[in-house]
Amino acid sequence: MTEQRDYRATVFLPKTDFPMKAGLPQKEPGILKGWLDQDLYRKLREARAGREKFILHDGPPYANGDMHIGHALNHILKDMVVRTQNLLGKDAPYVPGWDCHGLPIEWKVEEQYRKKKLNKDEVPAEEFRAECRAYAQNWVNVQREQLKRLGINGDWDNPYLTMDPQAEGTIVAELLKFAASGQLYRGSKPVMWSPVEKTALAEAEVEYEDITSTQIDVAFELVDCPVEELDGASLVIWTTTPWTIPTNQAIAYNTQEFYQLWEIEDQAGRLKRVIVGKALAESTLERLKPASAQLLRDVEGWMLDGLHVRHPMHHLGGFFARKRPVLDAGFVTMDSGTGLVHMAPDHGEDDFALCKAHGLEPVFAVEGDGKYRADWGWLGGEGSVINPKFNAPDGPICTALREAGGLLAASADYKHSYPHSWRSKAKVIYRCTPQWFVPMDRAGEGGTLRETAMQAIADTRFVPEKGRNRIGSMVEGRPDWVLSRQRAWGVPITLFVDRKTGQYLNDPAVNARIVAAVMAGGVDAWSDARAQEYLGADYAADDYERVTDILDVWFDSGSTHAFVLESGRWPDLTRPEGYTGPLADMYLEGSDQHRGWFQSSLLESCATRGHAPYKTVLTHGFTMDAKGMKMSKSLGNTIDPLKVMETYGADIIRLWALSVDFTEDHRIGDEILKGVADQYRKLRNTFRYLLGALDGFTEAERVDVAAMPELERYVLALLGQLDATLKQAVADYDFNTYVRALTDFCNEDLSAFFFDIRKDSLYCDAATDPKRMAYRTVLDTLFHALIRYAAPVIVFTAEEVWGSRYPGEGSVHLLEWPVVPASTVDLDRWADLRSLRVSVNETIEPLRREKVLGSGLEAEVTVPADAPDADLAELFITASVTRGQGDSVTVNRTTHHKCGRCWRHLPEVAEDGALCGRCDSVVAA
RNA sequence: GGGCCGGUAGCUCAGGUGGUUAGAGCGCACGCCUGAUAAGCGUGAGGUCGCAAGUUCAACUCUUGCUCGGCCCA
Repeated sequence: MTEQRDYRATVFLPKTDFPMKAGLPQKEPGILKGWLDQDLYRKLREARAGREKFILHDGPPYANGDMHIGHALNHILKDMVVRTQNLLGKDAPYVPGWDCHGLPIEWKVEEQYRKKKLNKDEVPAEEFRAECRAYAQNWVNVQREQLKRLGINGDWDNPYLTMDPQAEGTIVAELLKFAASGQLYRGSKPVMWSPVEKTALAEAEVEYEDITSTQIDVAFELVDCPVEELDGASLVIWTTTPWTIPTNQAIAYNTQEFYQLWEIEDQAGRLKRVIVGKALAESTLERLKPASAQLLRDVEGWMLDGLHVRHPMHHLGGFFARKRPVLDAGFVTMDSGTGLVHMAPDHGEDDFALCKAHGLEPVFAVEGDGKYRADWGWLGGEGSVINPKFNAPDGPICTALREAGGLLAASADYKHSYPHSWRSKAKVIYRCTPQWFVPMDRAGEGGTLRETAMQAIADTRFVPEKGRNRIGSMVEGRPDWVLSRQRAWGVPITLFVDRKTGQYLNDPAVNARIVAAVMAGGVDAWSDARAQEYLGADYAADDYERVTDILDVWFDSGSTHAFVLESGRWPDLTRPEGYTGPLADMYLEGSDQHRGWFQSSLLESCATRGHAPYKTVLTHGFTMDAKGMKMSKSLGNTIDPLKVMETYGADIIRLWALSVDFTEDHRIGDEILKGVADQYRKLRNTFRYLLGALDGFTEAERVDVAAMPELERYVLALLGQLDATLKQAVADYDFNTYVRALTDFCNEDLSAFFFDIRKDSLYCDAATDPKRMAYRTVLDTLFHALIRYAAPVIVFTAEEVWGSRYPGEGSVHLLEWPVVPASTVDLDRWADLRSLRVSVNETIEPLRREKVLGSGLEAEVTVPADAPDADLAELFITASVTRGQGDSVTVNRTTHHKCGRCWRHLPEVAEDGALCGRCDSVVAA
């Protein structure tokens, strides 16, 4: 046997410096710095100047706290949309923004005050707002760096902030449009109110604690009752807030329920007829403790219809002398109490709504400090209403009721959960206060706001489609928009209300002065000191009340389209002249924003412009933990995107976000991330192979498609299919299909098929061999297509790959969608070939296990006679393939010797280690 | 409690208008290769399609109930 020569040096192995191991956490920051240093975002804008616009308007995240997984997902999706649109050649700018006003920031600043033993109320409002502003700005800066790190490409140096004076001025201008068109009114509604802090509270500022209250049963005597048997009897109500009795205006019952008329004898021997719910009669009588009780008759709910009662304190006259209607209400149940509920529209949401529907308005008897106003007919100047003694069985309310004969029972022993202020820990109450509203159903030029909004919803594309139904049913049923908040950190409701008429001033000249002042000086410009300046010579400041409420922050964000897309401050976002219709192509947020930003923007734009501000609304679901449970700090199951970037890299989170079905809730966890990282490695290796195999490739090597072997033309046809699939996925915003199609192609069609088959040609054919040149031509085509497809997804890696092949030649992210050369082959025939290939592998496998052979190159294969005509040995990577008689596939070990260079077993090889004809000539040359 | 949405292999996802043994990739197991090498190739094992009724000749696909989970609201 001749000496075994090592032909390794004569084989053209892939050559590249591109490392297999990514080391993304270390590498990405450097790539990012490169982009920022060369101002890649600006370069892209210049490259796409004049092209068709695609404007995704960023929904502003709240400038409070670190980026979390929801922000990461949201911004990756936005980045994917923007990048794919840019890839398609459109001019798709991205201006990020932040929502800066609002309660949570106020809280944080107050918290800082408390630590310094300062009281918010003792600090001038302007100073307080300045601190809020600084606080928000700080978090804007933090989040901006975190989002940059995710690889989000945007105009980071020029974001929009809702606290920008120009934004504040625009918001004021938008509000005044509502005022000018009469789409504002001052009404009232019950809000959570803290008498201790003398302020309205948001739901989030309230916590529930168990307390013991006084419960009382009160008799309201029926008057002028047409049913003789009932006339003079009393409806019994039960309440745990005795202080609300002085503002009672009605009694609620349920017409579907059953009641009873009882005659009871009190301890003093007086007889009284009372009506209570049938199911609650027993428990009620236990409280009333009558000396005796006798059931007189059943009373069906409908029999109470249209009746009236009088207040126990009716002898006080005035408000108390009015008859109280008995009203049917579905919310009355037989769960507790008496089945009859006393209604004080000032102090309950149900009460307010029911009374309003029957023309009973709140009376505002309880003032901000919890005391009855001095002129109130009963208990004027007394309180506070949250004082237990005030409500006690021996307190002023119960005493008066008892003396009037209306108190049936009172005991300070009812334990229940009751709302308290989070800060003062004091009890809170519901209290009606004046608020500013936008009417949903006021007839305007183009119909009501609700109608306009419903039409706009019909005109909008929703991705996924189910979003239309979601926002539609909300808009259809929502109440009027409450715009006002009694807060400090926000945009003021810049209205002057005529003290005599109660009407707000609507003078264009005044409005213009206000807007100009806020544009210049921000929200601080709305002050008493400058009131006369705005009112000008025509009005006297003394005649007007300057509204001091601020706007619901949803109005701020609902107006961003005006500030960001219309102001001209971001030229990239300016539509060409003559453009009409929605200024944003897309709004993209989580599904919670159907009630939030999508809706506030819709209402704002419909009320001021008559249509939606967007053409398409894309929503995503929420990210759950590995088990599908919501993440929470208390459960300790949160995944921090910042940590994921530290351990896996931003490209891994991006690949994760674009792999899951974002239209629904989806999961993240260690196992999932590991899977994504595996997927990433496969992709990375595909590029690494392409780089290595294309080493030294030049234009001179390029071969025309027509001159290529059929395998090459087949792969180009597959690439064409992939291209179409990806384009459709982009049009559908179907990113998990996009990523899956891309990775499946790399794994199945390239790595396991094309690359494997052509390994022999690449390694062993002469550099000038037409087959090898054709292969490398296709590899080059694949490289240019795949790197572009991958660029919006794994943005850092794509840049690294591109830089490895074309160092110093600019960013991959400036490139446009590839043009894939047309190639038509008989795809059905190739499908047959590939399924035959599977059969061959299945047949080889048992022989491998029996150690008959190892490499497929040792296999001599017999295939059915009707197998498609092709170089089957090459396609199956076997020693030889012959056509047999039957329809089965059989395999034997080859008897041919193995070429020392290409390792193929061929008849011409004299002995193991000798050369085949091809290799002999290549080595000789 | 109400409205809306969802529950297909270990993981991520496919499965028009109901119709043969429910698919893919990854992972996993086993094997091959050792000239993409902390890579590449092959084969294989994994699913009572959340649960239970119902409609139907036939349901992952339709209906109802339940359950688990999510968003919004109360």
